[in-house]
Amino acid sequence: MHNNIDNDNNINNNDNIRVRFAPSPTGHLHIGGLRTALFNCLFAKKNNGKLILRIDDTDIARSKKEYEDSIISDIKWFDIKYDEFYKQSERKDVYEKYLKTLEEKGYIYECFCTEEELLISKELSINLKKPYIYNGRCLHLNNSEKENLRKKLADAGLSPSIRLNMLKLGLEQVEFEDIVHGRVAFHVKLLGDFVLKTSDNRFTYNFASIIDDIDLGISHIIRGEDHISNTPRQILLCKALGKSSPIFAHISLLYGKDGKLMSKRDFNANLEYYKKEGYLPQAILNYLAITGNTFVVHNYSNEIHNNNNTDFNRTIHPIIDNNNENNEIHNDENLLNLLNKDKVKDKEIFSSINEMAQYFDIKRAKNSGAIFSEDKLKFVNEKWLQHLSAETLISIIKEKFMLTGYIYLSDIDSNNNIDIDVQNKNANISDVIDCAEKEYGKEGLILIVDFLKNEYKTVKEIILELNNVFLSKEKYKYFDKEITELLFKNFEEIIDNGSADSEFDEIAVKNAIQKISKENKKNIKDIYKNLRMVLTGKTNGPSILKIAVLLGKERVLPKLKI
RNA sequence: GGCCCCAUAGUCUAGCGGUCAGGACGUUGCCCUCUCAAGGCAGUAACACGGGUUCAAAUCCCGUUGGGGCUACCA
Repeated sequence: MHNNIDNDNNINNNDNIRVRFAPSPTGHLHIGGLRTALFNCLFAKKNNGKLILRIDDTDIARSKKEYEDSIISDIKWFDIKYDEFYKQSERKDVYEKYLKTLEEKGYIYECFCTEEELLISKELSINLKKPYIYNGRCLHLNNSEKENLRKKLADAGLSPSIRLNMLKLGLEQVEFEDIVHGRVAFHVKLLGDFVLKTSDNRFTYNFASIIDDIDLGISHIIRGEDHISNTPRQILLCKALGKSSPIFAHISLLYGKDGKLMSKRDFNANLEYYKKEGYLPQAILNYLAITGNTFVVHNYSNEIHNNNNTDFNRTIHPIIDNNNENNEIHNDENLLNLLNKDKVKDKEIFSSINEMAQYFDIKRAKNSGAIFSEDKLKFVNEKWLQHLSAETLISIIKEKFMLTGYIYLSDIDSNNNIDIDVQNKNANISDVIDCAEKEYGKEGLILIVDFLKNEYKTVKEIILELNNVFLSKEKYKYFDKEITELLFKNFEEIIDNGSADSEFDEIAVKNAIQKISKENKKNIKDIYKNLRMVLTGKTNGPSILKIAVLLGKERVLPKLKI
């Protein structure tokens, strides 16, 4: 990766950091768009800047309010906060103003070409295997020709479109320093005079976008790599207006398993899918942040991270200049820095979005595309479930998932491998949570969720288990009548004993099982297996001892009674 | 076709001229265990190819191949 530019000064010393996320409401927010929003958000947080949300809705035909609302609600679902909000459809005056400036400077001209004419010349270029570039015909029209053509267009209810006169800028090449790609250059003559304002009086993306960026004081444009080829046009516009252009960072794109770009119609790209599967918003963001990107934590930094896992110890050998004997280290601090700087850690799992922002470095974004991996997402989600407290998890479920109204239970049938009779097949998440809270109380629910979150990888799995095991009144089949009867009898005894030291806890249940095994010459594994079968209807799952205790004697006994 | 971007294991990546090519996901085996996970341990697998430059190249340069993006009066 060659980030051969030094933007450090720009990034760190400029306290006017302003970035923007500018989706067009022509579809729902997809996973790639979310990643762009995230990178902007992290960059803003890291540099104490502002994040602006701008709805790029200049294309009236394709833009829909429905999509705009959906994008905004998704951004909120992910807790990405923005400081300012704009819609391009409400900023026509601004574009008009800048267009006028351009006109005064003589950088624009009217184009009377019709769509058909343009199409013909384009087809011609393709047939000749030459690049299509607008021929600039209308630049050389005289006044009477213009008036004739103007009338013709007016008859069709159109006005001339406005193009930027590239040659007038007198440049051969446009080049820019991209934070992630380094120097990128384009030939101006290959760009062609592009349209700023259409014949039906709309402003084009390439114009409106950069005008807004200038007008809103955007310092850094962080967007997808697919915009690289728009960049020279936008820079040219900046030059024509005599403004300096923002700093660009074109981040790599996300691809599906097939190597194809994650597109809006792709179900893999659809955020609904991940919500429905029960991935936490923070985990999705965490995953998105580490793919096609690396977080480096210097060893001497404070480790906020939770102690146990993620011991990514990686030692880079210090590069010591042996040739230079005089390369003295003058004080202890320098020595410490030299030694420590070479010890870095790749950090993957974060405990908060703010922590992610703390270590975020746009310069480390990779310049090549990445294939989306649901396996890794699941892994990240699992880690998040593990380190989130049960209370927090429950509140996230209530806040984020209950509203979605997903019905998981009806999925069971199609998932086949579980064949149990669930009480309420149409229950949705809020039904399950409400029901569980009623049944076990707040504290009881916390205990159960605390248990489940360490056993399962997604919210969906947790909800399913909560419903199928902890809420089901179903009496599941036993496979051994005798064992079942013994279990009933012995469990009943624990309870009836009534003394303080024989509560229905893990030890008591375990002892009871051991006793049954000893006294009745039963295989201990069979007893466990039978208990599991009776209580959950399944042959595998988390510790049945814990499940039994969490269920409580009053729910276990009826299930054991034949 | 043209322009631009990119190339380390199945996937995400570290690497900035001298490394046993490091880590993570996945996968395989073992341990743990009431089963499934989790966890612990171990294994698996990569510098696209060809030329240079250099004492020395994954790393720098050129070419080839491959992948991707853009190529609109869409954004």
